[in-house]
Amino acid sequence: METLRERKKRRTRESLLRAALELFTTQGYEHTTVDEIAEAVDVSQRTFFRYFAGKEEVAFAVQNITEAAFVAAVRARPPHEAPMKALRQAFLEGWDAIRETVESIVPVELYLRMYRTIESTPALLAAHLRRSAATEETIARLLAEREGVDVDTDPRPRLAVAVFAAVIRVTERQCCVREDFGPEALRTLSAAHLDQVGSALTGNWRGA
Amino acid sequence: METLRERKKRRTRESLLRAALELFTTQGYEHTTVDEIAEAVDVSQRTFFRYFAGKEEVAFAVQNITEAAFVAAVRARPPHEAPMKALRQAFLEGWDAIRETVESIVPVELYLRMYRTIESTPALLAAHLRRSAATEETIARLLAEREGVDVDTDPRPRLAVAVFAAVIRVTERQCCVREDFGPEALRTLSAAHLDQVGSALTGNWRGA
DNA sequence: CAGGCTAGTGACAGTCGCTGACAGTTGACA
DNA sequence: TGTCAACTGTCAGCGACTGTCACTAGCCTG
Repeated sequence: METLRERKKRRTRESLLRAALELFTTQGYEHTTVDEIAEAVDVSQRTFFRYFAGKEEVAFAVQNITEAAFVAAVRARPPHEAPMKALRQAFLEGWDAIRETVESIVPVELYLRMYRTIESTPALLAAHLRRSAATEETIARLLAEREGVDVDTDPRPRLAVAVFAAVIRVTERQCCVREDFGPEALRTLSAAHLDQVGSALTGNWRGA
Repeated sequence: METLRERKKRRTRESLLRAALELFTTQGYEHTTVDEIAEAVDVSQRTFFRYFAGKEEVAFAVQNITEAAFVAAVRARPPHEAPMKALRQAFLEGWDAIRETVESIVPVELYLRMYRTIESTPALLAAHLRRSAATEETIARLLAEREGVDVDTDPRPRLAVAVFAAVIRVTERQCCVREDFGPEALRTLSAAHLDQVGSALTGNWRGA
């Protein structure tokens, strides 16, 4: 059971979050001031900073959740599964669950719009990539543990995760550029790209 | 022939650059103010911003040069070479030339120290990853042109570059952590890691 | 070589992200 | 009901960055 205080807090936080995403996606991240966000929810600027460490953090609040969900999905894969297969399955099968989690906080449509804003705003893209790098590290350690190898001496965990993440990023970007950025497109495209990694690494591509 | 004005300008710029890197690497990026950098060279803060768009830009001034050199090295590879091989050779063989280029601006030792500072400063790491992403895009287009494929419909150029970049990044990070961060270590390690990508992607790793 | 032109600079004021300090208010709980 | 802790607003300040304006130093022409 939630106390009144907690309810109020949660409401303020979610209002700030939604207002921020709405402003970011409509008028751009850089052109949105923290004062504006606070004003839209009718709290002081200082209060905003009590809920979010900074302007950047609110932009990634939803991604935080999806990333955590993905890590959990990897952790839940059967331990006998081969590493790359586990990553692949966690991503493809976990997609719907992640989507539901997002929907409980903000409309998925707003989330997708925000994703595009991140891709097209240098400062946010930079932060996104750094955060991805941190997640990669987490998953690399997870895989290493699963497979019983040492993450600091055996490069394979980090290599595998780095390659997987690279493929996902390429896919995400392609989805962002196109108009048909739906859950299905991302799933089928990433499956296709994961299949093509092998052939992309060997030989030249002219002989079709 | 360089005019007096141009000489003065170049000297001011390089002084600012060296002073900035020196301060960043000794007392940290965050704890160094633009005022300090300007003061160290005895110019006004406003002048600093006339030479560098921001505090971040001066931190990556040297990386700018090395990245450009790498892109040029890839462009110079014989066109019949397979894509991944071209990347690999450009990186391994171009290393010495890049090193010389750096030395002409700042001591290599300072460059390496700065590299570590970048890796260990969140804001700089984020910027570094974003810049790397931009370079990846450049090289992907270059490879696509070489191979005569369309970069927007064929995912292989971006996939190959992304994988290559991921391997290099993993290697760089490992070199940063260790103490023996010399030119040799990076070269041999990246070669080894590039060889291991294949085996990292297939099967599980337990059966040694 | 005198005088004008312009690039480069410094000084100053202002915006925005962000933080610390302090005081007021509101919900929780005895 | 009164106390306490959590939450909030106000204010003052720092650092990154920008616009403006006046001034100086190098250059270029007559």
